[in-house]
Amino acid sequence: MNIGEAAALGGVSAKMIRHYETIGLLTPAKRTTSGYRVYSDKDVHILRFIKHGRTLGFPIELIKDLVGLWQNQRRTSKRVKELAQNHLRDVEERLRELQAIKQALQDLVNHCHGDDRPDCPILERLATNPDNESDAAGKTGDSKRRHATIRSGRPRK
Amino acid sequence: MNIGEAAALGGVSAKMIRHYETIGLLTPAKRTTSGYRVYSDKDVHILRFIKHGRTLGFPIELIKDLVGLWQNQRRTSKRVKELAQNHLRDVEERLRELQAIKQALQDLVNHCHGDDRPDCPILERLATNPDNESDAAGKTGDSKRRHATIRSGRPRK
DNA sequence: CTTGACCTTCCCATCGTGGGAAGCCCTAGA
DNA sequence: TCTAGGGCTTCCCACGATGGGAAGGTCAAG
Repeated sequence: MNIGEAAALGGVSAKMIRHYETIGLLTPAKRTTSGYRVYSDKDVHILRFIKHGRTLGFPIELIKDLVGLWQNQRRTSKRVKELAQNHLRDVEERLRELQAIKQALQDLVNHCHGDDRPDCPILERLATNPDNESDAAGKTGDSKRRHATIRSGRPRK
Repeated sequence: MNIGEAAALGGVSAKMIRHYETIGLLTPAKRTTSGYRVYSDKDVHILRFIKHGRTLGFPIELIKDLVGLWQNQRRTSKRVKELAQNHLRDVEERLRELQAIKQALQDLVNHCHGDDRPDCPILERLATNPDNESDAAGKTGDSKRRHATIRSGRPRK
């Protein structure tokens, strides 16, 4: 089948399939003489695996590892569990951070009248509070987050 | 003062100050004859405001609005509260999504022995589950998330 | 006057995804 | 058989917020 069909069956976009190929998450697909990529049911299976991993928030690099383990009969479930647990810890940390933010925002919102006058505790606090210079997300201690941005979520469905 | 000092006092990097200027979050700073940017205490105040907003996860575009309202004496606190509430809802949605992911991951991890054998429920589920094709994060219904990625967090401190 | 710390601009990388252009390929219908 | 339109190819750009680093100008202390 062509890339479009594989994409539809795998639940990912054709664009992403090509991308996964270039970054080495997928091995380069066979091509027809005219250059079209050709996929099998097995490939679709892998795509679904990847999709599922993404849905659970695994970064591509981890998914690469997971796929490797999946296809390696000599793997140990210990190794797989480790990867999942590491990711889980990551998720939990982000949860803590977001929860701290949510709390702070709720406090702000609760203190604002929200009327037609200009007085606004929200702005006042944003302006004054040099804030707990420490960490809005609580004591993460070390927290050498390699590449974190605020906007986030999940892949669109 | 120069950009370095302003950055230190404002709690942001010099790099970011320049960036904020190019994207219009900050009005272009005055320059010395040699081209160095010059900042005042007022500018530092604004930087702290921005920093605080970022710490609370406000995206730059929203901070732009907040700064505008902050410096507009004819603002209404209602408007400010609206912005904060919108952001809060965003945060809450991401929290829900992350919590769903966390739950799913915990389930996976709990079912894996984590021993030296290759049998692994984690891999099996990732492989089979075409999964709740719907939405790992629960019924968001519409959910036209404009630009959401999985990896996330807060700005490093 | 030299040295080193600071400043300038410019480009690249991250992470995962989408958009779109330019151009080739393939097939169904006239 | 020709043609239209949809699918495919590659390539580049964008997002958001931030950091890294190069190449080069500036400034103040020694």
